[in-house]
Amino acid sequence: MRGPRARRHHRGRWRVFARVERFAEPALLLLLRERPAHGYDLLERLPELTGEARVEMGNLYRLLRGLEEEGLVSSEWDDSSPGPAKRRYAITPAGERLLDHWAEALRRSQERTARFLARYEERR
Amino acid sequence: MRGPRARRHHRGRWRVFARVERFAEPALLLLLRERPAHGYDLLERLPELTGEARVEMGNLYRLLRGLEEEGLVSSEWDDSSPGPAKRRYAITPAGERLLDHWAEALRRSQERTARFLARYEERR
DNA sequence: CTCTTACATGTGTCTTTTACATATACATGC
DNA sequence: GCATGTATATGTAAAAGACACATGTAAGAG
Repeated sequence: MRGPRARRHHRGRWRVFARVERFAEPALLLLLRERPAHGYDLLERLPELTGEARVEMGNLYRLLRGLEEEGLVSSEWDDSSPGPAKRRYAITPAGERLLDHWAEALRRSQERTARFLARYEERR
Repeated sequence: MRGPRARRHHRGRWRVFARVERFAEPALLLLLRERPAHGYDLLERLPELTGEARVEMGNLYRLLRGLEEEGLVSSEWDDSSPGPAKRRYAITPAGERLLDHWAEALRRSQERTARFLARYEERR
C-alpha cells in the first residue's frame, strides 16, 4: 500500500503519526532562513525538524522547485566544489513572510491540539 | 482549485492552515468516547475540536463507514425519534485503543512543533 | 396542498499531497 | 572496472481531502 499514511502497518494495524500537513515546506524555509543550502544538505538536516516524519528525497526536490516557482526561494547552480554540481537555494523576502505565516498557523495548531489533549485527558 | 490546501487563496497567495493530517479521525473517536452519536450530530460538534479546519460532510460519512469497517466504531439504525432515520455510532474497545495511540502521536507532534517554533523564534 | 427549510445520509469525481521506485551523473577508493 | 557516496531529478500510483450533487423525512409557512 502507498500514499501518505497516518497509520502504518504493525501486526495487522497501523501506526499513528499525526504529522502536520505540508510540514516540509516551513521546515525548508526555516533551514534556508538560517543559511543558504543545497537540496542534499537540506535532506540531511530536515530530520532535525521533522523527526520520525521523514521527507522523501524525490518529493524534496520537487518541493524546492515549487517554492522557487512561487518566488519563495531562489537558486543558482554551484559547481565551485568538486563532485556533482549542486543547486544552491536561498530564501527570498516573500519566503520569509510565508514562514512567518506558517509560524502563526503552527501556533494555532498547537492550541487546537492542546485543547484536544486536554479534553482527551478529562475522562481518560 | 481543489484538494487539501495548506494555503488558501488571498490576493494571489495562499493562507496557511497547518492542520494535522487525518485529524478528523481522532476527533470523531474522542467525541464518540464521550457519548454515542449519529453523523449529523458529530458534524455539528466537530468544530469544537477542529476549529477553523472544518470537516466536510461527505467525507465525514465516508470516514465513519471506514472506521466501522476497521472495527473502530460500531453502528445501528435508530428510527426511534421522528424525522429521517439516523445511524447511531459508538466507539469500540479497538477504537479506544487507537484513540490512545492518537493521543500519544499528537503529543509527539506537539513536541516537534514546539521545537520548530523555538528554533524559529531563535533568530527572528 | 405546495413550498421552503432543517435534518440526515450518502455518492461522484477531481486535485493535491505523499510514497515508492527508478534514472542519471560525478568523484573517490579499492 | 565496480562499489559507494554525493547530488539532482522523473514516473507513477495511492491516500487524503474539496466540492458538487443526490436522496429522503419532517415541520412550518403561506
